[in-house]
Amino acid sequence: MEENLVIVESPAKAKTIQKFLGDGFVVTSCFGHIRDLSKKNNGIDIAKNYEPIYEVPSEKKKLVSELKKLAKQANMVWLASDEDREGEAIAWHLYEALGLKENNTKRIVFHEITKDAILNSIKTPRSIDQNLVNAQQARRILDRLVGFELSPLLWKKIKPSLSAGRVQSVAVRLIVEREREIFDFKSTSSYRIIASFINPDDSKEFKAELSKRFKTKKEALEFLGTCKNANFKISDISTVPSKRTPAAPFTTSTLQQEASRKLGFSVARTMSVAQKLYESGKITYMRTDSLNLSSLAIGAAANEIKSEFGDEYVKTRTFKSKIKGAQEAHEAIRPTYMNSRTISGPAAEQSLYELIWKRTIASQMSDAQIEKTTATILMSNSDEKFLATGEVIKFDGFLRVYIESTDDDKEENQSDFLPKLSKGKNLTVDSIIADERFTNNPPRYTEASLVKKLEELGIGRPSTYAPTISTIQNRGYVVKENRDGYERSATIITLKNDKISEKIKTEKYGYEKGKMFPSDIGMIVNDFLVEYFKDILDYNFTAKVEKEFDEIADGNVEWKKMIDSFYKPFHLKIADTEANSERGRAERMLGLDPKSGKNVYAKYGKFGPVIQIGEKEDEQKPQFASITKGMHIEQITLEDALKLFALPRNLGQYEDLDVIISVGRFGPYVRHGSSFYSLKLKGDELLNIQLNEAIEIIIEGKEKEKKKIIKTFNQDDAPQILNGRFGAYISYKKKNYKIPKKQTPEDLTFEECMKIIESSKK
DNA sequence: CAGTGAGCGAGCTTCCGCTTGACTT
Repeated sequence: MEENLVIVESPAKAKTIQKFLGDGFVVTSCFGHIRDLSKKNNGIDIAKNYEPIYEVPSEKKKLVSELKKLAKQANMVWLASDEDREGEAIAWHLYEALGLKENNTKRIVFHEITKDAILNSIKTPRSIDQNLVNAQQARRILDRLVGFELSPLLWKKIKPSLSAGRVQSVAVRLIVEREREIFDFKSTSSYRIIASFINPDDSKEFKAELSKRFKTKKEALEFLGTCKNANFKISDISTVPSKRTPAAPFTTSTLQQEASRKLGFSVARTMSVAQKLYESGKITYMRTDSLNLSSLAIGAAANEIKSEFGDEYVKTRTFKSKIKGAQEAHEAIRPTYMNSRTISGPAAEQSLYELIWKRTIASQMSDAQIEKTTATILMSNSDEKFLATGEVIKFDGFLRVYIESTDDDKEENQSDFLPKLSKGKNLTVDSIIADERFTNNPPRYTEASLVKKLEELGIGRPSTYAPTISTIQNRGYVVKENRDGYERSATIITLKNDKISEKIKTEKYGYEKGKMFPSDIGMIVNDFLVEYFKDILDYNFTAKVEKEFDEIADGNVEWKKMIDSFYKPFHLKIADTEANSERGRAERMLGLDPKSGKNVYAKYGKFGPVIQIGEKEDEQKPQFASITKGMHIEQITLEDALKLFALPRNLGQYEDLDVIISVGRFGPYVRHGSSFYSLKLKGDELLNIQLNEAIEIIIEGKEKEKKKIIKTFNQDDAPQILNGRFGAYISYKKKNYKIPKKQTPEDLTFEECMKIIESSKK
């Protein structure tokens, strides 16, 4: 008979804690929630005052019965789930589902997995906090009601299988609204003036920027004319010390952002690599919103910094979360052992680990001391002034280890090196350049910057950021895409050797990599929801209900009352919208078809976005053409729409077969004889593709096909061994079969293949 | 699966937040 059973949420945690507690304790894990609302009747008996109907999901049944058995054998059960709303609910569900009794159950909590913290928690047990559990039940039920009443409404009003929810719908809204901002954005340009001066003391060149910009070329030209006859003089030099402080250690959200910026990881990739590091004991838990480090960890970091960089680089700090609704049940994400600067293992794990190590260590290092110098340069014949700025790092501090990146690709600033300047000196001009600078549209979200925004709004939790990003892409509301840039021409005017010259340069802009674009269906669903459910789509909806959940947790509000006051008006609105709203759709009249004189529409058809020429009622049926990827109902022009009817288009011949471009169910493709190759082209790229480009794709496609085949057999109807997305597999009569791990695909015989096929049919 | 757009209807879809494997073509 074991004396003590401790249940935590994660198996990796259980392993560590087992070591701390030793004999007399069995530490096991429940793998998160063990019960959830039933799917039947939304899992809530509304007539019985919102009584939740909980059940153990089938995949958790075995686990729960094992836990039951263990609990029976123990004298005391210690419920050690996380100390936050969800953790408290997990403890309560365990209590209920395992049939535990008050006299042999204790609830314990700790914020860090250290021996002291665990032993201390065992000394100070408490009972389950029912108010906190109720706050979780309110959260769960509100989400279920919102999700399971809004989604079916979308199935009726827009199309089946769509979804809506408190978190995902707001995420989509952010992306849709940003896209419209960008569509409406009008770039303006102005002229920036940069002078290169020669310092008389040492003949060194340095740059200074005029403190204002000119709106027009005419003004810029006039100013350069003035400069021709001007004398320039340093009127003032000021030097101010400043400092930079390190960023706080990683939370889930900031780890996702930095891994995206520095390593190019998607948020899902970051989480799965971090999971591996966690499971192998190299980092602490990776789903956290806490900035705290255990005192043990801070001490270890200080030691590491001392030995690596010296005493003057140590400055330990504690950080306080500014995020609304942060629950801080864990530590920040940090290396388990501060003195392991690198680890062995796959490259992705190594680089993510190193990022975590640097960030954690830097957070306990000294500020960087910087000296900023600004020189003001006046003109003899104008009131305008130039400013030259320079920065010198006096002490590098944490910069030695880690610099946080930012999302916005800011203009390269001019503040770098300045020679030793003296006040009152006259300067010689080498050249003065006026270059036309354009304002840029607001940036589209990346996966990681969307997570950042959601976190700022208090929407979603560390465990759901990555799944939410996946959901909105899986539903087709949003696509992650790259876009080639566009070209524009900018004017550059140069004054050199008393001569003013002008040239035009073309520059690229608007290049996008891995950005979130809304789809037409994303826009339609969003517009429908915003029109009829403004309060739920409001960016502050979550913050508002979180306040109410806090009231429940504090015991000031009864949870069923809170749910009732939300649900009554919400459900009325659902019923009213179902009865009285128009179908959600997007339809635009683009103009007239010059050939037939009929109306041209862009709309969302049964199979996706289409262009329609003519009316449904016409004697001659309307013509349809699918809108290609990268074009929107909202934005497509009449000209581009009409081009779509040029498909399928025969580009010519290659190896005596026609090369035909068209768009099918799976997007644009090029057909060569009876072979199809999909094209990754968007919008007008597809409409303007040339024969030679298409041939390249055909050749590439044929190469890939060749590589795909690992082995074939010389018989009719024989299975083939092919290379697929997940490795080798057997293809036989249009069905696929998995090859057991112990067998080498290249060596399989015909008989062995048939055996695998037979055995998998059972 | 690559030329789909008649209309009907059965049965299905869906949320957020905790956790890991099992599994995919």
